[in-house]
Amino acid sequence: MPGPIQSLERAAAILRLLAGGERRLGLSEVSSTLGLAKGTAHGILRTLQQEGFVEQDPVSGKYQLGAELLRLGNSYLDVHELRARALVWADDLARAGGESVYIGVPHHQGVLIVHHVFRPDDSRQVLEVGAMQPLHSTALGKVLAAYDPVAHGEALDAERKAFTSRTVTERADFEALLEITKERGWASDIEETWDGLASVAAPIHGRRRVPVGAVGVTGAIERVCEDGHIRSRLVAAVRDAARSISRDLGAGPF
Amino acid sequence: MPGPIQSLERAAAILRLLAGGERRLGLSEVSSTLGLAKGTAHGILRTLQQEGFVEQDPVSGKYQLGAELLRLGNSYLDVHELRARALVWADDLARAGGESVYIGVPHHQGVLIVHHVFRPDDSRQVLEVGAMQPLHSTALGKVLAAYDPVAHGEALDAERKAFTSRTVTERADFEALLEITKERGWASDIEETWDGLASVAAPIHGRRRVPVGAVGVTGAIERVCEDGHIRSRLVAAVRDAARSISRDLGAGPF
DNA sequence: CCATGACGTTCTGCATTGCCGACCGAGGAG
DNA sequence: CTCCTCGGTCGGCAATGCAGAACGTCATGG
Repeated sequence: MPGPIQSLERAAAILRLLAGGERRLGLSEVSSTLGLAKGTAHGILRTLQQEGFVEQDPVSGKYQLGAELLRLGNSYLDVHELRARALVWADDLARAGGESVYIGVPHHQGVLIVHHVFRPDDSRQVLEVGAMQPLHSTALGKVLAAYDPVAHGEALDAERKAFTSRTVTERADFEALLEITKERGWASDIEETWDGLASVAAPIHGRRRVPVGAVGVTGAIERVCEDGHIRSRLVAAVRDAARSISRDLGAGPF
Repeated sequence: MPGPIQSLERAAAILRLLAGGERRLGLSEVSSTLGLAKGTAHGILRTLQQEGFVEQDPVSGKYQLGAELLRLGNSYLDVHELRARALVWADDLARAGGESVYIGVPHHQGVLIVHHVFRPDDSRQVLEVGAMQPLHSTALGKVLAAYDPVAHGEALDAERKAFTSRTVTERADFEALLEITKERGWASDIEETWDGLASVAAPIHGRRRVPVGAVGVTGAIERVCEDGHIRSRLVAAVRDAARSISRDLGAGPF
């Protein structure tokens, strides 16, 4: 494979840097962090700004991400086949289960949420489409780590941070967990990522049965669990939804 | 201003092209549309793919936008000050008015929706964050066109497409409309963009009173209107919310 | 069944392009 | 007032990425 384009790689690095830092970043911070000459970084930033990918605060001169990224990210969702097919099933699942529904795809050593249906009551909830979840502690992540070879390797190699006292961090324990997940066909997360929250997820398969994503339900542990286990009704609902979406995507029934 | 970086401009053009076309695009389509040599377009696409900005369908070889854009677009929202400050006010407005609330900023001859609160009932609604609305026919757009100098010029110069029979397309009529908007401090859209839907919007000002966005409410004409006019209760609620957000952003009270 | 075209991809030499480091003016802190 | 740091600019050099042709592959159709 011939060489990638240097300026593009650098531009992408700058965008990621801006996305990572919570606050706005100055030109010098950018150039020193990435080891670029100031002039070089400035040229890239100026072009990105012209294209709407970054914006500059007029008073401080500092840079942040631009609106065009939001527009393009939205367009990505429009083309996304998995999401399109899953819309109606996710809605039904939220209604039937009475809890929030998430659909995620593997991305960059994590799970990228591409769809989110609010719990069907009128409580305040923030939309999490575009957010990332860890592979090793969430139900969506574990399902993907169990079925997707790439995510599998990433989850094993990465550092498994303990978010709560129940997070599984040991490699052997985690591998066993993935084994179980694969055997029974679904994964759970009972207060392994957030205190008080539990979730269930099942894999979505595309054509030729490659895993393309996962669908899951998340809610307060009191509602989702019973005797320390996920309510079986919910597990069945999630697995049904996953199967339906997979069928829509053209996965064989075998 | 020294020259912008060619490869970045081209990459941005490719991304926009991919965002525009509904379906996936082949390499040849991309290169011929933009007048690039195939090899050149391929190099850019390969790099963009490596960085996660585009994805390639393994079977057809065609390209589409990538997941990284969704992640970055989401990060944009995190940093967005207007949106952060507006969250709670938008929620209150939706509750008080009983209708969907939208917050938009001027972008690329249109309004980019940066926040959207669903109507507080459990009907099916699709999230429209990241979507674009026209400047000349929507309440949000007219407010921005009236207050923001850049949007003003864009709205006057652009072609004003008639979406319904009530859309204002004549330049003189439109200018008069903006005049009224500026005088009374809010704009409406009664079936000028979508049949059966009406909306009201008011401007949000930042420091030094520059207009930075607009907040509006949209709903079925039967609920939002009365005797062919927007219900005054709703107008007051929207203007109150806009004032509150502006105050949060540091706009002077003068 | 082979010719044909279209496609995505690779290669290579050339010169355009964008990189670098030094240089400016402005603002802020001491 | 001076010094330091900031964002921004400039110009020369060569590395970089570009253009165009060539390749392998697939689907098509004669």
